[in-house]
Amino acid sequence: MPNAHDVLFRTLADPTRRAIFERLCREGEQTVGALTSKSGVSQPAVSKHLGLLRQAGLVRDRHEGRQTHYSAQLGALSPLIDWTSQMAGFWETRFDDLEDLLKRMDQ
Amino acid sequence: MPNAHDVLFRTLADPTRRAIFERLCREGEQTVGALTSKSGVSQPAVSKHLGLLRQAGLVRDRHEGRQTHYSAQLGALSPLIDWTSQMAGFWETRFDDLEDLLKRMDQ
DNA sequence: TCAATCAATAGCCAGAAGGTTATCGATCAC
DNA sequence: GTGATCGATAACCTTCTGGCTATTGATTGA
Repeated sequence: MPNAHDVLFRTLADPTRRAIFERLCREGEQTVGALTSKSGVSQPAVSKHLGLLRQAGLVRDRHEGRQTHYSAQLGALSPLIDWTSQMAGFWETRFDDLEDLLKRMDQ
Repeated sequence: MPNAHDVLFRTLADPTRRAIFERLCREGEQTVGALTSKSGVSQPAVSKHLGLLRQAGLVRDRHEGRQTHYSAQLGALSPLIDWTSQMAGFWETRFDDLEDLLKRMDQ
């Protein structure tokens, strides 16, 4: 049972997949065809990546006739932001502890 | 030729490896033995993970006699923080563009 | 000196992951 | 209705990855 961080890191770890997500962030909603033409891999590969991005909550799909439009869901990045600031928080806490220790030793 | 984001995401994608890094962030410097005892995998596996974390710049090693102490290098997370805020930035820019468009349409 | 301990490396294996081509269902254009 | 297009799925293959055991090198302690 992978947690939210697992899914996010794993999903964004692949360069091709992350490039697709970045493009959606930069340029907004796009069809599978448009994404495929700039991706360097085949259409099925792109579809598979989009499926994983959707499972991770990183993109939304919208069907319109026979084409599917995908767009980035930026809110899905929150756990990642939380994680990094948490790590930074631990760091600072330990640093503060060290400062305290040094201060006490100084007395 | 993978870029900095690639390396960071890929390195942090594995749960076991990320758990080791988190532990180093939370609790500070630790020996390989200490990390192994709480990791659920074998010592060679831990050493391999530490090697990858070191390659990614996420940890530092310090040799002391026959034991090796590892500690987190939090600065290595910067590219990741930059990336997320960049994505958020694109999002807001596009949102502003949409607002502008709506405003112009309104006139 | 010799046995024990710590961590890294070597070599191997199973499973996951990303890619491909082929195909299918659905929609659109004629 | 028929052929073309769009995107998802199926089936398959290859490579990468993370795990293991065994071993080695270095250091320590008896």
